[in-house]
Amino acid sequence: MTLSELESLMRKTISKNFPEDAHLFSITEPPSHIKADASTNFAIIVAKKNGIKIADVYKKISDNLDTLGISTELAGGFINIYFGKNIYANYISGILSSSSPFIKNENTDKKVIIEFVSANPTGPLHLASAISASLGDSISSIMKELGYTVFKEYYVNDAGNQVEMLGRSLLSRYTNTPLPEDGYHGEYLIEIAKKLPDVAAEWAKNNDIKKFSDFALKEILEQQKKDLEDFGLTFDNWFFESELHKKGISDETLKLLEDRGAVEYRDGAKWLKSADNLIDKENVLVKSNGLKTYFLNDLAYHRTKYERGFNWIIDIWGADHHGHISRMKSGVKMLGFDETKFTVILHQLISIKRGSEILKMSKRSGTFYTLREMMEETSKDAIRFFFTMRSPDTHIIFDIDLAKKQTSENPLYYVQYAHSRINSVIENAKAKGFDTDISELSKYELSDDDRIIFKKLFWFEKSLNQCVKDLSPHHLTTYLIELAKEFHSYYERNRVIDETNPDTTLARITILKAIKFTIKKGLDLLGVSAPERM
RNA sequence: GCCCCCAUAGCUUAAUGGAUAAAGCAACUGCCUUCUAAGCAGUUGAUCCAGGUUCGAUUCCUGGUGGGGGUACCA
Repeated sequence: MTLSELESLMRKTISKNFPEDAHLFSITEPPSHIKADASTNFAIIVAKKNGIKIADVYKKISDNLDTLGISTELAGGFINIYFGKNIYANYISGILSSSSPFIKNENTDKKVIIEFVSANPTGPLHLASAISASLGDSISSIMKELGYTVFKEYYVNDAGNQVEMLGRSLLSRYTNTPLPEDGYHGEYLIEIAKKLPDVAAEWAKNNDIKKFSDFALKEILEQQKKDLEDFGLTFDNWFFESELHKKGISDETLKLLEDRGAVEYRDGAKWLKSADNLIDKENVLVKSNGLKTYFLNDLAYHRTKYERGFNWIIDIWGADHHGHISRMKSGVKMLGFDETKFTVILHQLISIKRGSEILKMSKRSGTFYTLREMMEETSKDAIRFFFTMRSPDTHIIFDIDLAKKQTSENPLYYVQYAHSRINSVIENAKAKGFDTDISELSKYELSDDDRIIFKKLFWFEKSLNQCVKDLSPHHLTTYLIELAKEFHSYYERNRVIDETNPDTTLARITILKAIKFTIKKGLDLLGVSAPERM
């Protein structure tokens, strides 16, 4: 029985005496100085609400939970809850025998599309893409773990001026002539120019920019895909902006808005009227020169997300795009969709720290740092762990020197070390003839140390729920560091292998297997490897 | 001007409105003849200011102060 299942069971039991208020019941993890397995503020809330005594509420709950073999005590209004050993034993055997113990039925009809990274296809992926990739992939994995249907999508802006400029820049590199003003200066185009086929001479002669654009796009996208793959991330779909135009979706969307009376004509341009309360100004859909804006195309793209049947639409954007949120929501609403089903996760911008120097990342100042360079200098694991350690609201400072250090100073290795240390103990036990496939706790008396570990394991699911609630994986990362700490501490005090006491040995191996399962599961969800040996 | 994010220990951060605010780094003190010392045990150390809501506020609200970002017929 998982935590959420137990919580539901307790709620159901309590509803016998509190039919009106049972929905207010929830359990929380007690602070570390409280020995209880769980606690609830139910008595405080219900007593206050109904003008009755806390002690009276407690009495009834206590009787209810007693029938489940759960004991309670009243502590200053809070109710501390103590589980019987069977609850933990049941949980442990559950997670060790199921590949997906945390799937919840009520989540399976949630069809989520999450769009992230979506970098311009005009150059290599860099730092901002790395954080987007880390956040998006981990959130997706966690949602899937809880039973959501999740579709990961990358939007490719392969249309517009920038693509033409990319083609012009490549042509310049090919013919070794000065780059156009506002051209792409990166050295990657020199490399791509070297790969151009012989026929490119023909293209150059005819000034066929499109050929160069197409070639550059193909090369860059391939590289981006490869970078992401090495970062442990694959998308379910790459959606090309050019498809919107080919299929007339942008035009159709404009027409739809006009039909709905949402478009205003002024100064030769077409403007989107603002939906009430969502935005205080109007935005251009079609410029006076007849070209569609990025906004219109993006709106058309988001329309497809609704029409493809997703009922939760999540985008991950950098904080520098926050101004775009209100007009997108407004536009979506003007199209007749439910804008509350559209959520944007904003992540703050990043600085990198090398030595004691903090470099602000920006294209303008030329402090580029590509995902590829970053992976070569540190590692996929280090980057993904770092970027999922903090809330997206935090202005992250990525300390390269710290990320590179393979020591205890880096919490990544602290967690991985716990995993491989457990593996080592299990291997040793196996070598000494213990059957490590057996999971057996029945002949074992739980000590205080054991209960601390069990408690931590049991609350794993809550941290996953919190990640989805806040749309941030950092709760999971924090949890893993805490669990690793509990394990290392437990390990020092509790010898596992004891050939004179096989019952204890097998029980402790079972406990270690449960810890290992949880760390592995958590690291998997973060896209970080869990080494068997270090 | 308007909009968004942030402010917690010397530093980087954590804390579904809950109990004695939690980690890592840095500093200091101990622990390897037993399962991995990439480890453990311990010491020092913090909620920007002023109000408000609440049984209870680091958390919510208002107003300050300080930092970052945004505010295109760019994408």
